[in-house]
This record gives sequence, structure tokens and C-alpha cells, in this order.
Amino acid sequence: MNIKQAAQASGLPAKTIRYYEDIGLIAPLRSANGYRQFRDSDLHKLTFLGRARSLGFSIGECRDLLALYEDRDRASADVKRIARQHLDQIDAKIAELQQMRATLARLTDACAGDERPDCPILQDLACAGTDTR
Amino acid sequence: MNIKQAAQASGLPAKTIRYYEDIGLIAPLRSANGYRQFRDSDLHKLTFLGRARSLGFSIGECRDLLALYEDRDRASADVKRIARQHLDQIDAKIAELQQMRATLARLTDACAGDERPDCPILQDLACAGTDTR
DNA sequence: GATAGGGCTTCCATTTACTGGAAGGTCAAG
DNA sequence: CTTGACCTTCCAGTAAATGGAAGCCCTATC
Repeated sequence: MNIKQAAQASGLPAKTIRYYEDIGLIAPLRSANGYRQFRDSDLHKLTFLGRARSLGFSIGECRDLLALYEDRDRASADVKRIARQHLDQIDAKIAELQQMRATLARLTDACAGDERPDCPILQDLACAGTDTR
Repeated sequence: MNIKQAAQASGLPAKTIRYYEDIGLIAPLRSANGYRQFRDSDLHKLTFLGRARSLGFSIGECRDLLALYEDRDRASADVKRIARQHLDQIDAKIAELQQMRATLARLTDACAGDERPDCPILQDLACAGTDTR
């Protein structure tokens, strides 16, 4: 199976698949003409990677997860630890964004949004110390 | 005022301030020895930038906001439009993260996290089609 | 006058996870 | 035998800094 089929089957762009080989996440075979040949196991890994990335795992985390995936003697605790760490990071990011959102919503609500130059948004940005609440 | 004082006053690292000059966000004067000299207006801009970045505005958005900040004839509608666009992006990002969070929480809850190899997290990653709910 | 230190300068490399594009080899169809 | 689709590698660029090296500048001290 060539790279285009692998891309369609895994849902990843061919460019990304080449990149994943580059950084050592996968190692497809090569046929005589130099084309990559994807086995079922390669496809499984690509699907795995696409799914893990879509859940926000970093490439480093994906590498670790893939190693555990390959290791029939793994402990599920190792997987769970990585997942929980990532969950904590997601929670932190959500909290940060919600904080931003709250401030920004307050400012946009306060802004008239007309042709006049007065703008609480700019006022806040220029001087965060002067509380515009 | 030299860069170190400007950094302390604005809360931005000196490296970041040099970078902001590099990309044309600020233009501090130079003294005879080549050192950057920061005026009050430079400090105001740096504070503005730090605040805008902390609200998640991109450098491009910061550039636009800074131009509006400088423009005494601006319409607040222009500012509000940028802010609302950004607010929508934040909302989209939050929704995406919450979706990830929900899936990941479900999986980690289902994982025993012990020394055994069986792991619903890996199962899901390997085969998203096989719903593990 | 020499030197030590802290601060300043520029420039280059690295980070994340790709993505775009150029130059060129391979293969099947007509 | 040429066309077009597919494949290859390599180089560059993205966002927003950050780290580090090599080397001025300035002040204080010996």
C-alpha cells in the first residue's frame, strides 16, 4: 500500500505521514523503487497517532503511548498516568481561556462599537491597572 | 531608560522587547552607544502589548489594536470587531478542549490504572471506531 | 592603566507540528 | 513516447518567542 492509500485510510495527510516517519514514529518498508510500503501494522499506528493527536496529546506523549501500545507487558497505570497528566493540562488551558473569555466579554459588552473613538477595550489594554469594571 | 528597566516596568522579558522591535511593534530611540532608549510612549505600548497578548490576541491582532490605539480618530466599532472575532476564536477553542476533556475523562475513568496491560485508553486510540463507552 | 562585573548589542539556532513548494524519479495508459 | 498521476528528497516557512555565543560599553576597584 502506497502513501496515498495510507493517507486515505488513516485520515492523515501524506505530508504528515512522511513527517512521522522522519521523526521515527513509524517505519514503513520500502519497495524496490523507493516507495514507502505500508503494512497493516503501520496503518494501525497511523490511526493510533491521528486519534491521540486529535485528543491533544503532544508528539512526545504520542511516542510514549505508542511504545506502551506496542508493549504487551505494559501496566495500564503507565498509560493512565500520561492521560491524567494531559487531562490536567487541558483543564489548565480551559481555565486560562475561560479567564480570558470573561475579561474579553466584559470589555466588548462595555464597548459601544460605533463611530466614536472612546473605547473601554483600548482603555483596559493601555492601562490594566485602571480597573474598568 | 534602558531595556532592563523597560522590562521590569512592562513585565515583559528583555528578549521579547527586542523581538517586538524586530517585528516593528515598537521603535525605541537609540543613544550614542547604541543602547535602546525607551520613552514613556514606548513603555505604554509595551504594557499595551503585554496585556493584549495575555488576553490571547495574536501578534497580528496586537498590531492592529496598537494602530487603533494610536489613532485618535478611530471608531470603537473597529476595536470591537477585532475583540469579538477573538472572542469567537476563544469560544471555539474552549469547546474543542471541552470535547477532548470529556473523551479523555471517560477513558481515564474506565482505565484500571494497575499493573495489568489491559487498557481502554489504548484500545480507544488504536481503534476509535470501536466505541468503548 | 588594567581588569572584573554587569549590562548592552547582534546574530544564529531551537522550539512545535506540521505545511508548501521545487526539482526530479516511476509507472500505467494511450 | 509522451502525458499525467504518483512518488521521492530537500529546503523554507509558520507563531512567538527563547537560549546562547561573541563581543561592545561603562563603572568601580586595585
